[in-house]
Amino acid sequence: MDAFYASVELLRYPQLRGRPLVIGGSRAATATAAPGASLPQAPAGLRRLRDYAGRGVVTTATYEARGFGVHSAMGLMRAAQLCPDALLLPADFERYRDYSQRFKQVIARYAPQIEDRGIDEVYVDLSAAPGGQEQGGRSLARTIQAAIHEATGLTCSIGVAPNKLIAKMASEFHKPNGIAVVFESDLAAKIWPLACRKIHGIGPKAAARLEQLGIRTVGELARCERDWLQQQFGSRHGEWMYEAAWGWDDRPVVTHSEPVSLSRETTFDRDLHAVYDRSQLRALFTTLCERVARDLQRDGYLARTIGVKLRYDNFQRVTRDHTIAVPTNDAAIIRRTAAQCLRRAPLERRLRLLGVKASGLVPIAAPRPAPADALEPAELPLFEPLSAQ
DNA sequence: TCTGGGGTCCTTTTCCTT
DNA sequence: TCTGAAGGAAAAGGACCC
Repeated sequence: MDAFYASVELLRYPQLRGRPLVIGGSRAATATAAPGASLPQAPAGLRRLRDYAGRGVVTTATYEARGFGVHSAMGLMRAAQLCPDALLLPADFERYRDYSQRFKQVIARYAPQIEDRGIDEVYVDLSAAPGGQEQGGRSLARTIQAAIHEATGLTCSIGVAPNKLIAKMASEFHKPNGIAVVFESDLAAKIWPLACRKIHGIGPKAAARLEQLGIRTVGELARCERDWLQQQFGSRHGEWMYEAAWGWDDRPVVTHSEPVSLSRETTFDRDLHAVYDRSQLRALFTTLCERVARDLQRDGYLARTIGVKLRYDNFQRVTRDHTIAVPTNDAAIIRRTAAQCLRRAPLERRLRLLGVKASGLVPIAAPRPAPADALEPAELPLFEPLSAQ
């Protein structure tokens, strides 16, 4: 199978190129125009990072801002220290979602087998796409890239390779707006010199552990004995690392998947205490439960398991789950069950985050149209109390 | 100076039943 | 009635990703 990985540069603002720009999380959305900012084409509501006070993290940053050490997931207050003159642009996820849809629709015109990987990324099975084999996939990649730009104005980086693992890595080679084709025979030259962290699935923890063991590059990882890696990282993880280093990956492009869980969580503006801020917490908790219920109803699922997540002021996290006999999407039942979970969690410390989660999702069967004679209006119980169901 | 929100998957621990 | 082993399900936590 030849795979193709496309990631669109959703969060780029050509009119701001050359300026340090930080795009912040939802909490940055109260921006006001910065005094002295000379940005005739800039979106309204821009201000300097130094004028920002509050919680939130950097969603993304331009290369100019990165030059100051600012990067994704960094706290905005920390970013403000490093680069106080950077402009802060509130994130607009509604708009990104709209562009995301358009980007995926364009690809679907050329390749029917698409795996959704979030708001700005997809995998495509090239073997199922007409013309996908020409020039090792480069020609189709070029066509799709141009079509995306025409339809959305966005640039897009594409990696083409024998499998998803390598395609993902290849897509990073010529960012932004690049195309990279990697063949199996390119492994040693193009993949092995990369840092292990570039493998999708090796995060900060695994990378640090590898570094401790003196393994920095994918090539060094490939030279390790499989058994030894399994001893160090466990049989499954070690095996996977070994295979990844050799560019082995037989995962198919998955075009459809059911959600496993659905959750809502919120970080408070200030840390709250279960006793002293009881009424505020209670209201937030109810809202979260109602939002989970609404999400379940909107997406057509019932949940078998309800859980809560707490993050304390010291950033420690705990979760508590409870599985119920009858799956539900009812806000009151979700709240009651989540409250039960909450009672089992330590509540002495102040809280910075509260979340409610529904898992063990069961799709609601599509209602079958009832036969005409079953719809005798006179026999339908009107105003049946909901609790009687 | 602290570190969002929404997910997935995996491992380990705990609990229940036989 | 108690004890221990075994196995499965549920719960809890960790790592990772976008």
